[in-house]
Amino acid sequence: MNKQATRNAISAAALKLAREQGPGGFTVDTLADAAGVSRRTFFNYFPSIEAAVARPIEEFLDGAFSRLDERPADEPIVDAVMATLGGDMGREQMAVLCEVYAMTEDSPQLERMQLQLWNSAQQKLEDGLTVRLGAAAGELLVRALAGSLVACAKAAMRTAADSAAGRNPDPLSFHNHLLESIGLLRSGFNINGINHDPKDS
Amino acid sequence: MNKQATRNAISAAALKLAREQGPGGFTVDTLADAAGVSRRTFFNYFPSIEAAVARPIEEFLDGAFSRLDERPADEPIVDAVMATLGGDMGREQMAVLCEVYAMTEDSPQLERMQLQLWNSAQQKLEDGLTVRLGAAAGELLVRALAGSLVACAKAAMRTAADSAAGRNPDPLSFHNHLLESIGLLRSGFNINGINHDPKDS
DNA sequence: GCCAAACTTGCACACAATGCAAACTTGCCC
DNA sequence: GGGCAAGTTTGCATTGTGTGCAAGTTTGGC
Repeated sequence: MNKQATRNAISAAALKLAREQGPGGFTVDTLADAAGVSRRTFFNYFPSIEAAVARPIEEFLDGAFSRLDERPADEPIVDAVMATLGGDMGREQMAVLCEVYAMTEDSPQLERMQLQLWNSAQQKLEDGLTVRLGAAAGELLVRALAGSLVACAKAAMRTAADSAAGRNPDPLSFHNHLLESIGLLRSGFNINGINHDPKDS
Repeated sequence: MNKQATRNAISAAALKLAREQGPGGFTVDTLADAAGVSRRTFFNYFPSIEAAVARPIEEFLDGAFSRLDERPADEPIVDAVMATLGGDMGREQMAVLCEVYAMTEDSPQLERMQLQLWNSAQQKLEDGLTVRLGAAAGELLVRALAGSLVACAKAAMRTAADSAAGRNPDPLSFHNHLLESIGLLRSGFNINGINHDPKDS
């Protein structure tokens, strides 16, 4: 069996079981069985059940953020992020992403796993930003900006997942939310405008 | 033994061992021994070694973000966050926070644990923001803003930890970095100013 | 058909985590 | 100061995780 095929078989089985029994509702043995491999082989591919379940997220983030290098160097960062993250994505993929994202509620393990994935995406973004911004930008700026951008993406994803709760994987929802949240970030969240003491005006 | 005292004994022992052998460099049995309790008792207090090691972070974040409720309702959010997060903190505590934060390098487990702690801090912040901003603010805004603020705090912490690497727990470093990164956030990171095509100017 | 490389498997082992019921400790009331 | 009740600790048993290792099995090229 091809290595890639095995990997797919495992993560597919993991997703299936997670749907049926909830993430964390089954053991590695069960999963290995369902995927048609031995327990040992499972561990050759994934270090934990959660890693297998979260693979769609990992692939999405990996794909998106490594496409960042291919963007023109003089493109404003925000546009580059929009282009890579918000790029073409099938209804299918979007649905899975939202689904897995939503499973976080039921499994702290899965939640941590996803947090880690987003975190390593942020690190990739920091690398990209460092290159783009050059010496002009301090470490602090790079980190805060990367973190904020990722936070916007997460917010967009979460909100998209919420609206898709009643089974409606709207593929554009994420894209629009992403656009909106990054717009907010761009304007400093109108921080100076909102929540001022009423007597100000 | 008082419950609180046991808790402290355990997390103190955990910190000590983590310093000596690295996080993840020892087993629960060792830790339980060092803390003077049984293995079973350890698990009555913490679900994992990492949770015990990361307790200082947890306490810091819990403390900071629950103080958020006590801030005047008409205070601008950013100021409130600065006041709660950047508030009084001893050299001692700062040093420990940086130390634990830095240990993430050596232990994915510990890294995930801390990510989760920051994440639940973000959720507290979201609740606070929802109250403060009222219906005027959509979910997306609240999430993106909370995420960005937390990202700034993390960036400040990380940068403070970096400068403290050569043993220099500078207590103000974090506060200043926090101030700076939130200033950046406020101005939308000058996104429209930096990294434009050179020919623009 | 054979060989080497790639891949899978079983086994053994150390450790994590939790339920349960039996101990032990503490403070307090009479 | 005996004894009760609540709070706390412990041992034991059990199930599951994750990894090294060495022996299998498959695959493709020659």
